[in-house]
Amino acid sequence: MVVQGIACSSLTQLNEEEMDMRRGPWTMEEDLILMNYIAMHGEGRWNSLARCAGLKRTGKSCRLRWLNYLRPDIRRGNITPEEQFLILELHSRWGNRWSKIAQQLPGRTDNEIKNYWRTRVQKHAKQLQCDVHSKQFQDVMRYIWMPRLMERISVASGELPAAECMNLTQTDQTSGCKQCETGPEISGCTGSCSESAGSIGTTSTEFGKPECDRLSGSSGTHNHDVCWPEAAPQNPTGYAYEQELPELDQYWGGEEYENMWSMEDIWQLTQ
DNA sequence: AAAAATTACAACCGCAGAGGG
DNA sequence: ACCCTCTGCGGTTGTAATTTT
Repeated sequence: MVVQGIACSSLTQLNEEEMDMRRGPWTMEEDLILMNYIAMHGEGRWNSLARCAGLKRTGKSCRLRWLNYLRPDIRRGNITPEEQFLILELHSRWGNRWSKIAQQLPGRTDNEIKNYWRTRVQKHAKQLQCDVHSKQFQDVMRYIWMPRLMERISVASGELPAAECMNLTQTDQTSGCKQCETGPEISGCTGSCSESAGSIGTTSTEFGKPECDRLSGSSGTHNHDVCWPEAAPQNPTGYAYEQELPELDQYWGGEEYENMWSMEDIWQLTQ
């Protein structure tokens, strides 16, 4: 984590360099320089790193480029339904704490999650003509989108029904499994430790609360009772899950999803 | 085929907190 | 106690790519 001490530019040189700092998109050459430098000297002390590596970039810029793009453990590609579910759940709990949310999604950056939220979720709130933080929108997420996502997750895994996959903990809402020290990821319902599903559905958000306020009681196991999403009698949105909403064929970005909201729907929601 | 609109995402900015001198 | 630098975070912007008209 520490850049080894290297004789770098003098202060005067530094000031001169600051005058013509590069901005905008990074070139492949800059990326290579940054990667090589970090491979040799480690990351951290970004200002001096930028200087010593000979990059005409601010330390901030180098840090951002590394963390959001060049890091070897960055995960690329579409956000999976599992990840979407987690983002929704964690955001409902923590709000715009993007870095905190990102910590629960290995390989994803706070920037990526933030962008996802802004482009997808806020867009849908806009379609619903309600604020993303409104109770109405929260209910739609909680009682419609998230159950749908869970459905997709369980169908995709071809394993147990979603509800049985949701081994939840209500004891620790911020950390992962105390026993196996995993983070709160959606488990693949493998039968191994899956308390990691994490604090999903915990009391703080009251997500799924009516059905999930109880634990199995067998402390020390990952066997908390969960009865969601199949049973959601308190669904306040006015929709019946199976009848009134189209399938989420392409989860959030699905065509049908895009078309599923109308003024009538909104009216229904407000009732 | 071209223009306009929209989307997705990389990058920047400003602020706040921590730590050292 | 104060100042300065570094770091990290969340908000915002710019723009390339894609889709629609």
